[in-house]
Amino acid sequence: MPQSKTDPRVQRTRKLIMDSFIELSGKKEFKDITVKDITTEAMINRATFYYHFEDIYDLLEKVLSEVLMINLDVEIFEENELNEETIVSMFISITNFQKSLSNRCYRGYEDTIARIIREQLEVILYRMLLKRNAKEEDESLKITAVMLSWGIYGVSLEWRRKGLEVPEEEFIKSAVPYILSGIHFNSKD
Amino acid sequence: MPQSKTDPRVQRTRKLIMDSFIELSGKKEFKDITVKDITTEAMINRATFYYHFEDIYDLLEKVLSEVLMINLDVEIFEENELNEETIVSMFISITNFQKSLSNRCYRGYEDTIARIIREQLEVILYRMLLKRNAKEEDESLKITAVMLSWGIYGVSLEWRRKGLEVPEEEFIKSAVPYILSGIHFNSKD
DNA sequence: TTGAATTTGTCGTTTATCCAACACATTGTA
DNA sequence: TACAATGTGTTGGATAAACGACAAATTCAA
Repeated sequence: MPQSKTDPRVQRTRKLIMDSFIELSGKKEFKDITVKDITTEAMINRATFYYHFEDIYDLLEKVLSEVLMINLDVEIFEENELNEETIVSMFISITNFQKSLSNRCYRGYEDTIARIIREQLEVILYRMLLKRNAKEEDESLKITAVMLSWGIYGVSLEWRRKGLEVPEEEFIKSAVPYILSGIHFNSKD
Repeated sequence: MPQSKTDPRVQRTRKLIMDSFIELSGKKEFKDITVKDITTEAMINRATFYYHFEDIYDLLEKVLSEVLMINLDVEIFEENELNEETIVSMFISITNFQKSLSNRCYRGYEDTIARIIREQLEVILYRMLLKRNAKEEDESLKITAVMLSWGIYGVSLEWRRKGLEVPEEEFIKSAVPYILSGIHFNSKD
């Protein structure tokens, strides 16, 4: 799904902006980063920024989505079934993503980040569910995906709240049976 | 002399092209590198290449000039006098440059490279001579610069011909007295 | 609070880059 | 040789990016 007929100028500029933002995020808090900072670092015109992003919050969303996508994408949902192994690996990707963010400074934007993670999860889970039972009516699978995404995300929050002590793998595994039984109930096989 | 009001798009594109060319030069012989190769690597349109360079030979010249400039420029002629120390350091820059090129594959273009080196040398030497005796008539200094540039370049060739065995420093030092006496003869002080 | 300074979004114009297409030259192969 | 494939250099029209300017919003010190 390469959607790769986007204008190369657009690809370049988007990358410049996003990379600069990520770079700056390592040095400053998000609230102290201005659009000017980003465009200066990226060596592009400030007006061009607004050609690609609504505002700095829009950029934040897209950058985080993309980074999270990179953590999650290829290995997992492209070829694999939705089973204990993939759920565990998905969960670990999420906690890794959260750990990588905690080095950076997004204080006050935890809810934004939470929404991004959950939305991405929902998309991925829905696709995996679709592959599992293509005959199923869509609505039911969508709702299942919503529920699962909230559930898995919630577990990751709980894991953080416990102080990151229990190994991720162990933590999520205790929830897997319930998750899978729900899916199987919903499934044909 | 930053001439830095060039369009940022131009700066970016030139850098992309030049860097890609340098990258490719490390893998292929110059004669096997096509414009398409370069623009593909640089992710720019082929037509854009011709907006900046006449052809691939023009690119070769500009890349080599720039790389050589980086080797020579700042430390030497910006602040310093033309004396034994600066001549030695200039000579070493040149031999270093030639050594760095010998890793790459420009077989059949040695004359182009020679011309580039000598031309750059001439420019730099002329500037240094100008600083030394600002009152002198220009033409005489220009000719001196031409002669010196050929001379120094010739010594670097000779040094290569001897198999790169004698230390550069020692090699050029034996020529320095003659060079400086010529300059002093020409100079007021 | 006031007012200066900075930041934000937007707009119109100009310029650089993209793209597809072209004729022509060069290379490679049967 | 011939003929296909590949590379070169150029063109015209479409589009993204640069730039300067602007009003409005926000930040911050007095």
